[in-house]
Amino acid sequence: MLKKERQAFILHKVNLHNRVLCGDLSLEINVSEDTIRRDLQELADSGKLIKAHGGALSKSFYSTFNSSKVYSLENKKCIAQKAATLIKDGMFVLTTGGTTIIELARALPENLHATFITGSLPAALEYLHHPNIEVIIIGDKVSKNSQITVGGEAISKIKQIKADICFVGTNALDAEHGLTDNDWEVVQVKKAMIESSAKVVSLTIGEKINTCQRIQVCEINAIDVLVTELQTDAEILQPYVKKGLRIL
Amino acid sequence: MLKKERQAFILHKVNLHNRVLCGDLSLEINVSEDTIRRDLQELADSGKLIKAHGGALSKSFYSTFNSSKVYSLENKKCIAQKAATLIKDGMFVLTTGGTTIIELARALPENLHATFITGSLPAALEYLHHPNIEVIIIGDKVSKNSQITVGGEAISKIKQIKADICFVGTNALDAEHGLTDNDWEVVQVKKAMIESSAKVVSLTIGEKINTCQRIQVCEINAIDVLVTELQTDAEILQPYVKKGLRIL
DNA sequence: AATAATTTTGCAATTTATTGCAGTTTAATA
DNA sequence: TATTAAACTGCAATAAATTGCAAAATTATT
Repeated sequence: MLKKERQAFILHKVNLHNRVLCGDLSLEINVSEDTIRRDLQELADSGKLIKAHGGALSKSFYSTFNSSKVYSLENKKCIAQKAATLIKDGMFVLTTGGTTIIELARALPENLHATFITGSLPAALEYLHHPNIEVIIIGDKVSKNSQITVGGEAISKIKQIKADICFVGTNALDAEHGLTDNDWEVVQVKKAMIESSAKVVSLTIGEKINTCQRIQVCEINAIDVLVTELQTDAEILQPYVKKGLRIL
Repeated sequence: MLKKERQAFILHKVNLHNRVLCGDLSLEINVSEDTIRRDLQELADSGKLIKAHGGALSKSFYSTFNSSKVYSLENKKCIAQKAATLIKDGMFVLTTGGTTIIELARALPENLHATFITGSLPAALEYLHHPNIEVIIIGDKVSKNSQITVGGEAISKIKQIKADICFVGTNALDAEHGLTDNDWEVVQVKKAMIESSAKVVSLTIGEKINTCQRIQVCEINAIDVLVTELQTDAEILQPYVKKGLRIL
């Protein structure tokens, strides 16, 4: 087998499986690992793949997992656009925090007249940019990780509210385990918000669907609307349709 | 699993769920926690995530606010430095909003252990950057102009507090008319804060001394300490010394 | 086709990387 | 302050990379 053939083969392999190991290739092509290593080095030098200790990774694999400041921003913008259509003039809207909620804040139409209630400091600042939106912030201790208010004061205040709609930034969603999260205090706040709202909307990027975290926020049927960047008829969403959720 | 592959996986996970734990990752990837820790350390060193005790946080949460075009920034920094010396470990500190307060927040020493209570969203976000400072935000309607909470709820909450010290960002100060401001709602909040504090500190750039606005916050003798960027023996400050204020 | 020139390959010896473990130090939390 | 969990340190075992070199293969040249 010629050197060029071999390298083409390796490249094909790495693009197919996202990853190759020196040992495997050596066995498969029947050349020494040294040769494979040299090939990988050359391919890496000409930018066709990413060399790693023990093998190599495909370029596309590596870049998709390693880029962008806000993760999956485009998807979140798409979700925000869809979610914004659910808000009507005069509504009282409860929202949690998180980057998807920030995108929602930015996607709100200029002429929307509504009241937004949140414990998220960054979200509140975004809402303030809209001239016709009244912003209420829930007071209490502010959590360093999530930049939202948490604690008994916050929860009792939320319980006094009867909101029209609640937007929950979702950490993990699973048809069986429902909505789950990993911060106990944040979960308490989310629970209270869900209880205080006539309608609950979960904003979830496709990747988080069918994933699970430690602490449950609510059962799946407590959610009324599920907003994702996916098509409404996507296969992965069907279990949620069956459970009675509206998909947007 | 290759090292780079593993790190890409971790990065993906942390971006997806905002937070990961060493233990979870160790189980999931089936390597020792030491290895996970080393990975997190490397990823943190290259700025891809924030390392924390026991795990890591997504970078998108620790986003800093830009301090562009703040008027008289150097003077405000000077004031902030002086004012920060008044805060001791264990204190309960009430603060208003405004750019000088933001500078104070940035000037706080790393090792200060204290509780900061404020209605200002931008100030609260700054306080959050300090690991040993607990942040309490006063809840209520948020004023669009000032980005602080205003209203009856806020004021009644403030009145329940007995703080050690209160830092008031000052709009106008005059020996005769005292501390004055031009936003009725903001004034109500400042009044409440001053009443609830054992000691009141006014942060005032020299330019605002001997100026006056429409609405009075308090008489001049309600203020204990006046912090400016000027020398303590400056001519313009002498009327305030006579009134019994301590100058810093 | 034969041969010289060049490149490629495999091998051995050495160096460097990666990983897990045990013991200690440090930090978080009650 | 005591208790616990996590971080750090040094170390050893293993795996991988590097290097120099000689043999083999390929290409170029006559």
